[in-house]
Amino acid sequence: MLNSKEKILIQAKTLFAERGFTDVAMRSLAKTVSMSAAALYHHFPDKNTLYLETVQYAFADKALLFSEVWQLYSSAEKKLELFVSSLIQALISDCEFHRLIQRELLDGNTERMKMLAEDVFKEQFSFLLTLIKEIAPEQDAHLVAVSVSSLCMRHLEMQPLCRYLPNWKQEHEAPEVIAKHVIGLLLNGLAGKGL
Amino acid sequence: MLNSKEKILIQAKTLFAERGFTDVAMRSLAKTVSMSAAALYHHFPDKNTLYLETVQYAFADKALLFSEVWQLYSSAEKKLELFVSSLIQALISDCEFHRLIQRELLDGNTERMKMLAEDVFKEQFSFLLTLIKEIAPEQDAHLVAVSVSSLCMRHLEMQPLCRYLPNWKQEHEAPEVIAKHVIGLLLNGLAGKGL
DNA sequence: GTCTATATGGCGATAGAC
DNA sequence: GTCTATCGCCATATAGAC
Repeated sequence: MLNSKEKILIQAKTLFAERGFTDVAMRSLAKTVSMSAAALYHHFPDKNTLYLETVQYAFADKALLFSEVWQLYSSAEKKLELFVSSLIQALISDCEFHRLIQRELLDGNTERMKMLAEDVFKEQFSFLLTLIKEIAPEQDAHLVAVSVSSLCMRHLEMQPLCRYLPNWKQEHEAPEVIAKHVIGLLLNGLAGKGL
Repeated sequence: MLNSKEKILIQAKTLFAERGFTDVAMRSLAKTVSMSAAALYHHFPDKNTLYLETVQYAFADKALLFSEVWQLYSSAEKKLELFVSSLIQALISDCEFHRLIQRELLDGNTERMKMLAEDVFKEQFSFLLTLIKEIAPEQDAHLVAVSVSSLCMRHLEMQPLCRYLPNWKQEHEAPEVIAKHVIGLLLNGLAGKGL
């Protein structure tokens, strides 16, 4: 069974991801864990600290994601392909995590960017870099790595808008379709060497 | 000289872009235009309407951006290249506009997505589609168009984070460097056919 | 650890004078 | 069209009993 603090963090993750810091009232969070607002202050000194701990909690298990991708005995291209589809899948299956990242990027707080970079993304980003250097040694790997994540994340984030843009099809929202498109673009560009 | 309503919209754009809907108080907005909060209610019935009009005001002049790109007498590849660098430049020179888009995407309100798609993006998106169909007729143009904008926007949005990620260089924040990387990726992928 | 009650302050919005 | 004053509400946070 979960203790109170964990129960609070789980619900806080849901609420903060959905509505953002200011639009979550301590009262309403308290209600979702069947407590009074005052009780929350036994576990966290103030709302700001609660938010920070929630972000860290939400990101805690992400640092080791994709470890099986890096250990794969396969070509670099295959690994990149698996990374892309794994990332897309991870963002979909934990969309609260995805939304928290979006909010953090929008906020852009220097301290938290540093924390996020070093505690959450650094290691995986490094693996991605080595992969890219192997596939395309003449490219700037950092820029490419940013492009990879940008493509995966934004295709998902733009879905609510894309439905009202020309040439939209239902299938554009299928994870495999997005993954296939992204990997095709990365490996071949628009060159049309067949994807 | 500007009338009161325009003055309000200009400041509202700045504040809403920076802090978001909830974190802008009518009182503080009023202060930036040297009025009382009550006076704002002469021009707008409520805060929500003020926000909506602010978004529409901020997006009003964007529907015709890039018209010179589409009219360019040049190859489709050159046009795409110019579109990418123009988009990046536009996002940088009106970063309040950029932040408002980010906020709207995060919010994802259906009504406003529809409005944004039809009133702001639709036309330019269509031009981009025809361009892509010309360059790569065998690709799904919609997905490619989304990738183009995703790359331009997210490279800028991730800058505060990227500073703390491995292999970062100052030059990665230069608009021309980003534009060159994006266009190279689009036209050649990682194939390294020289960019 | 959790409760009820409350202090304190900021919020959106309105009333009514000028 | 703009002001001052204010209403009613909800926010974070605390006090003190159990």
